Amino acid sequence: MNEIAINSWAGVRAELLRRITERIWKPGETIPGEEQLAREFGCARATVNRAMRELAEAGLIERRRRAGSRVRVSPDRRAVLRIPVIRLEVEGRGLGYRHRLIEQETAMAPLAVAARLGIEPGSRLTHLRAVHLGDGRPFACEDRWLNAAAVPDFSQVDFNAISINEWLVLNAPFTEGDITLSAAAAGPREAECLGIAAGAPVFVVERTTWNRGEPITAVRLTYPPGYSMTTRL
Amino acid sequence: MNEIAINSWAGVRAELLRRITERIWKPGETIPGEEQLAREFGCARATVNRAMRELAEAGLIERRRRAGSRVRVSPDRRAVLRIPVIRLEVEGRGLGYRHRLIEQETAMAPLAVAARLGIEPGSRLTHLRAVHLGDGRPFACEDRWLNAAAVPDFSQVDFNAISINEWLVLNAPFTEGDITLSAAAAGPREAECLGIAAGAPVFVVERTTWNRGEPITAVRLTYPPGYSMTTRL
DNA sequence: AAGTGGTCTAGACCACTCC
DNA sequence: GAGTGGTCTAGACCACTTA
Repeated sequence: MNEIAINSWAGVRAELLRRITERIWKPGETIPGEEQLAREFGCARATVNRAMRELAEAGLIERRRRAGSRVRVSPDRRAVLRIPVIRLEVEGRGLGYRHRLIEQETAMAPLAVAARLGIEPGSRLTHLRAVHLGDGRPFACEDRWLNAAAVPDFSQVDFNAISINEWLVLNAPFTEGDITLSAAAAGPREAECLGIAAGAPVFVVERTTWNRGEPITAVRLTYPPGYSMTTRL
Repeated sequence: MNEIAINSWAGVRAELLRRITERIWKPGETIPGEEQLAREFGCARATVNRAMRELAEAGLIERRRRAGSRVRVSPDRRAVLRIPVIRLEVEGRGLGYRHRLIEQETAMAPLAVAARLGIEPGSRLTHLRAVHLGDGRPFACEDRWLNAAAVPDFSQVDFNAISINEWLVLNAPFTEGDITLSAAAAGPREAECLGIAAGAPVFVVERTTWNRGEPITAVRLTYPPGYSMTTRL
């Protein structure tokens, strides 16, 4: 048996979820307090707290001290996106992984990149371009600006042996980051890199990371038509 | 002062995170057990447990009974996407919201839609098409297949007054769902709906939802060039 | 001022796995 | 079998917010 006891936190969560989805507690309504629910379910308040905290994190209820917990009017659900290393993403699809470094140079950061990283326009950064291959076919195109000064041992690495993507994940930790998803028309270099027609629709993932406020890297990953990211809601 | 005490769960998490990002505990290494850390930080084991559970949810460590906790070799970080009602998404950008129903009919579900929902090919569903406007300009194009039988009161609703999107959020709860993000070339109908050229790159969000196994709806939302989703990492 | 959620504790038992 | 994390409890105090 893999039954979930009703007085376990998962059981309480399931029952609260049922009351919300079946409109026993309607959107906007206040739901009973933790203490009252603990009495009802015959469990400790901490158990109810754990269940309600998870529902709040999932966007289903709103909690405020003194005011109590309410069913959210607009659920505003949250989905968790997993951001793997590209090699694992490729291998996870059953493809053999390879990558190829196209270009490595030191250059002035474009305005948009400087703005994203929050650095002086005109700063010199390392610029890298590479393509990730799945079974020999282009899987993603990588265009990266890197603050090499913030990454020790960087100059000694051979990015033909390990991908920049993976090396940085292992060697350039970050404390803050943001990620933007969008669609765009493939630029000429991206099109060439991916082996598609210029102007074809590509899926774009832009990631920017800092380590305790110090800018690390800004990367644009471009995926050819047919690529998609899926997650549970 | 908004200091976080080191023996609070947030303080413990911050300190563990520091040891991971500064490579004091290297990728792949086993880190001390909860009991030992509790002694070190002078707090209860439950407090350490809460901190480590959050790090595990963020993808930074792996936990296994008996084997202990390890720093993940490939962080595999997770980002949380918020999925708001489109009206709120539009208004959140400071635009005035309107929507327009383009088409409503009963028709046989296309094969792809039937497959996504897990229903018999050829089943008859309600098909709706609408456009969401921000300050009068197309913001998103909605193409939805709906299992009207699963949604009571559906036939009495005037979707010129409230958008399908919002009405369903309020009236058609679901227990499971998935969401797929991709880029595509605008089809002729989408292009017309969004007022862009056919073939232009569009950002596509496809959502499918069930309520305790019963299919509810499959929707394809298409956003014109320039749209993006952003989140913290 | 008072009531709610947020957190912490010390202890306990259980479930899972690795040895 | 033994050691780790997973969960639960009963109680306590605190922080925040709103009445």
